[in-house]
This record gives sequence, structure tokens and C-alpha cells, in this order.
Amino acid sequence: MAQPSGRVVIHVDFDYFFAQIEEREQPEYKGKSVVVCVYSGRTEDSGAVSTANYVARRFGVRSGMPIVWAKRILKEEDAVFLPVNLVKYREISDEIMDLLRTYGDSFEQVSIDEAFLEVTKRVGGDYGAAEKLAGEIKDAILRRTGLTCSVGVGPNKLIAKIAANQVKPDGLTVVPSETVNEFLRLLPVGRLYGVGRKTEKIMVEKGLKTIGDLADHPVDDLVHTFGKTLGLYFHEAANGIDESEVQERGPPKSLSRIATLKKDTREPEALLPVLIELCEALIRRIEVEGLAYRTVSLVTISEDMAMRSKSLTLEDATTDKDVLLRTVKSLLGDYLRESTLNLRRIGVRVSSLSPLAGQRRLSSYMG
DNA sequence: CACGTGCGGGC
DNA sequence: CCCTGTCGCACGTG
Repeated sequence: MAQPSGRVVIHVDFDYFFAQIEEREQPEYKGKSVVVCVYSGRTEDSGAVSTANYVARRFGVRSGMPIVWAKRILKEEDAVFLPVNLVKYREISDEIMDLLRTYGDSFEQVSIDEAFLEVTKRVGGDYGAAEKLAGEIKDAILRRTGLTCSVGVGPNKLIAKIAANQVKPDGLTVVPSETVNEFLRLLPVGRLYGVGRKTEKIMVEKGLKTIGDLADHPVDDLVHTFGKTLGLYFHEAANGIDESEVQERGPPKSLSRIATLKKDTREPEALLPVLIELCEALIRRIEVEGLAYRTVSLVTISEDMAMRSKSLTLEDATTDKDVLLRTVKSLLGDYLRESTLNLRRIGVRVSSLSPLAGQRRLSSYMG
């Protein structure tokens, strides 16, 4: 009873994207563990793993893992550790996204390495034609960039995304509407978009281990446990229902920059230079986006890893750098009066963003 | 509405 | 074992 609408949606997920790019550029990395890292700069190897190739993953290296753990795991191996080069990855991502966009009735970039394509019209609702098209997309990306990706085809975004994750790297998984329920039923609830570690734990404690369990569970109880929005969403998702459209994303709703401090401190003299840099970076971004901000937030992560935020909404939207810095300083004062802990990381966020009038820029979001 | 927190996705 | 960076959404509270 999944989709009366007869849609066909494709999800494209670039395989171990950052590490694959590095591999492609250095053929001598082939067969070795390649680990792309975000170095925080507080000690030699402080920081976290961003992406690892499949060789490293076989040893247990994972995204988000501390770099020192990964080094320990791979110390007997001839492994390569590299810093992230986001400018390079973004350039390659943009190139692939521009290519992908031409294959859909509509297109939605989800992140630097993921996108949805609505192809219903393009394939006339036919899953055989969709599978062929998905293959052509994979070929085109490979020819153009030398990179592989994993692709999922399904009757909606939810199913297409789960399908793309089913076989990777270099996978192609097609789930026609008639097979949605059998496809979902045996999968663990954690495979559902929106179910992470915390939510999965709650579900498993309720005896909901598979998506089938969730689909059969009374929706009232899900609403009671997870709230109206999420409860209804989980119920529908578990039954393979998702009517959300594939559509170009608009301008960002918030922008933030966060940094790790060289050492834990609560001294304004030590924090200020960092805040200035973060504000400057944000203002540059606001300018290229053609946006103005009205809400300013200071984000703090203290030595105990607790995250907090302080924010203030201005009377009028602005692009002014000094206003931003003054506001951030004032919020820092508020925070320091309330807490005695040293800070480990600090960040600045702007939100309530509005487009500046008379901007050509708007056109770049209209698809 | 403004403010603050929690969570997820997944590099 | 130690801990990156960025964004969106939901929701509780005042």
C-alpha cells in the first residue's frame, strides 16, 4: 500500500568521497589505508577522522573516530593520513552535481556528496528504464571524474536513500514500489532516516528492532513517545510512505563557524582573536551569499564537552562585521558570568538570514 | 516571537 | 583509548 503516486526517485551517494578523491590523485595509495582527517591543532594528532577508504574501514576505522585511535589501529599498516582539503572536494562535488542535475526532472543536492533526482517523467514511471538511467549516471560520473558512487532507485526519497546505502561502494539498488514493504521489513530500525543512536536505543527497548516491527506498532504509542511530528513520520516511513518532493534547496537558514582552542581557557584575551577570525570568516560567507543576519549566537563547548549557546536577535537585519563582533563579545560576557568552566571549543552562528534586496544571486537557487 | 537544547546525518 | 565541523528541525519555555 506504499505509493499510489507512481513516482521514481534516484539517490546518488558518492563513495567515501574525500578519501576516494585523494586515492584517485595518488595511484600509489591504491591498496593502502587512506584516512582523511580534521586536525584540530591542539596537539600533533588531535582531531577526528573525516572519511576513510574501505581498506581502512576493514580494520575498523570510522568517521568521527579520534585520529589517534585510527593511528593505533593502523600502526602495523602502511597507512596514509591526510588533512581535509575542502576547497578541492567542493570543486569536484560542484562538477558532479552540475552533471547530475541534467539527468532529473528536478534535482536536490543534500550535502557535498549526496543528491536526489526525481526521474518519474524522464523514465515514464518505468523501473527498468530507471535502472538503465541510474547505470548511465554512474558511468557518466566515472568517465568525467574517475570516481564511483552508489545509487538507489525507489518510489520516493526515503526508499531511494535506504536503497543507495544497501550496496556500496559502487552499488546500484532498485526497489520498485511493489517490493518496498518486503525490502523494509527486515532492516534494523537504525537504517531509517532520522533514527540515530539515541532513538534506536529507545525503539529497541520498546521491542522495535526491525522496520517491520515499527510498521506494525500502534501509531498512537509512537506519537506518545516521540511527539506528534516524529511519531507520525516514523509510522509512515516504516510503511514506506514519503511524499516529500525533490526540490532545489534555497539559501542557507543559518551559517556557523566553530574552532577548537589550542588549550582550554576562559580568558577573554585568549578567546578574542579566535572570535575575530570566526566573525570575519562568517562575514565573508554572508557577503558571497548576498545575505543579512538578524540573530547572533555564541556557541561554547566547555572542557567537560557540554555544548551551550547564547543568542541575541537584533532589531534589524545587517551585514555589519563590527555589530557581529560586538554582539559576540557581549554574549561571551554573559556566558562567562554563568559558568566557571574553561572552554575547549568556541563558535559563532548567524541566523534569521534574509536575502539582500536586488540580488542576482537569487537565481542560483531557482534551479 | 525569542531563546536554549537535543538530535541526526555522515563526512 | 579521545573528541571535527556544519546545518536543519523539533520542541519546551517564557
